[in-house]
Amino acid sequence: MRIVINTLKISFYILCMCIFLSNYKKIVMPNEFFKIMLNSNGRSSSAEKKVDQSVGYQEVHSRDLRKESELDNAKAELGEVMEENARLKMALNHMEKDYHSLQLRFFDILKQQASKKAVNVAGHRIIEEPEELLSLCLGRSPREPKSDRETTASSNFIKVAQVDDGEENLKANLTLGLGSDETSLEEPNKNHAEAGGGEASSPPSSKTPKTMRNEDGEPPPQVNAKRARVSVRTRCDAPTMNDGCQWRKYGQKTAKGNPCPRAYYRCTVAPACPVRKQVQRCYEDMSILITTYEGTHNHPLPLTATCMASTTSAAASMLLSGSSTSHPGFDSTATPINGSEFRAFDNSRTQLYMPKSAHPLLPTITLDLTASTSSSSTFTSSLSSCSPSDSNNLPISWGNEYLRYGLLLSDKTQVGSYNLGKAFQEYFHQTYAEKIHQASSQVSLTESLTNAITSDPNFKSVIAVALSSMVGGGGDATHRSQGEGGERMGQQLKWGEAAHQFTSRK
DNA sequence: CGGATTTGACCCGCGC
DNA sequence: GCGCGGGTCAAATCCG
Repeated sequence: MRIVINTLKISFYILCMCIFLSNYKKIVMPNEFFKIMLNSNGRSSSAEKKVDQSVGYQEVHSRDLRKESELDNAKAELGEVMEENARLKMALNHMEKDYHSLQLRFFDILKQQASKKAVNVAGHRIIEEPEELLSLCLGRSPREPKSDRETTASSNFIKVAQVDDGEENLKANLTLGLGSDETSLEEPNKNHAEAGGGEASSPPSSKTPKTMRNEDGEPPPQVNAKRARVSVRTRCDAPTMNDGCQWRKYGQKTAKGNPCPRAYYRCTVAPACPVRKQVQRCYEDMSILITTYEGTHNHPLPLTATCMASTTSAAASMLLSGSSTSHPGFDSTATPINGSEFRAFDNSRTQLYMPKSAHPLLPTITLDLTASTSSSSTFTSSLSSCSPSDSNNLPISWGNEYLRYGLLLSDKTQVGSYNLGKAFQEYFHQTYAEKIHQASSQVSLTESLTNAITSDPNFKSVIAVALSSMVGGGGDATHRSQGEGGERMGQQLKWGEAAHQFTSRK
């Protein structure tokens, strides 16, 4: 397990470096070449013409020869650059393949572990847990056979759902989105809207909309089923965060405890898209915007939206796969994570919290993009100030080499047996924490190297931007085929921009 | 004029 | 059972 994770991480960084280098060359070298060409072909300028007329034939001839040799040199240089580009591309492709295979193996192992633990826990939990799982396939939604669903679903509700979703949904088997890809890891009861063919992965909220209720007015089964919500905290002056999607506001409420109104948005990219988001400003720090996403997009997303979707997808997956390893009897709602293990490798830069959930039913994970300074003090204050109700939170520190964002985990148990906090702690202890601990005891070359690289905040931000683009766009074959060259190119340009920013800051 | 936003009313789950 | 609060609806309004 550790080896796989280590290899994954190293591959990640190498991949980043390769992409960075290749894009940098692509962008910089043509410009240099262009300058050289301008210099060598500048004979047409009037000033130079005058000079040419005033010198003898020999001089002109020798100058032409010089320029030709310069041109040859430039051409040769260009050829070299192109060769190197090709080599880097090949290396990149190779890395990408390796990365994907490792990623697959990694998730296989995660799945296996989850299933092992599920076997060991109480029977009722075995039934419950799968519903909460999300896959990490970043938007791909392999659907369960329809028949499986129909056996568990209320027939009335299925009818309604099929009417609501329409044929569009029947066709779409792949989605890009927030990654609440429940079906890939079995969610038999949960979303009956999906039963119609795999779309609209979830009713947008725990409360079933009127249209989703059966004729008796009874909520469909599993209406209270827990789904992950991903909350993103960003510093943003605009009323909403530009996440690349199109949203339509459908409501606004002033929530208790926060005078700032909470706005409700629906995704309008596709008519039947179930994704909703809530946007609210932080009470204490108005510059912080809290955006909470819920649901899975049932349509291809633009590249920019894919970035956010991928990020939130990963977060949600982390949250929900962690839940599968939870232990009964641990109430995470009011109990801070026992941080002793984490403190063993505490570098006091990033902290994990277990706030009470903003939502009574849905586990929520919060990506805190405001903690850019990685300062534990600012992170703590921003959290406590923004969550007045979270008086029970205690910080847990962990190494931030492995985590770009501060992670806030919020979970509310339904019946008391659900224990996400412990699970989350275990999950990260198994994956990241142990590695950090290892690194401190057996400082390997690769660890030192990656730590050295990632300790640069500029580099990290560049990598974060680029990775989110890459993973978001590259993880989905459908999207790739739809996006085609244009988006691919855009991605590369983004890479180039990010890389350029990085180098220019240096 | 059509789409987006606003806003008061309504629904529903939860706690007491 | 009742009140509270979060979430949603839908008519009114705004805006390009």
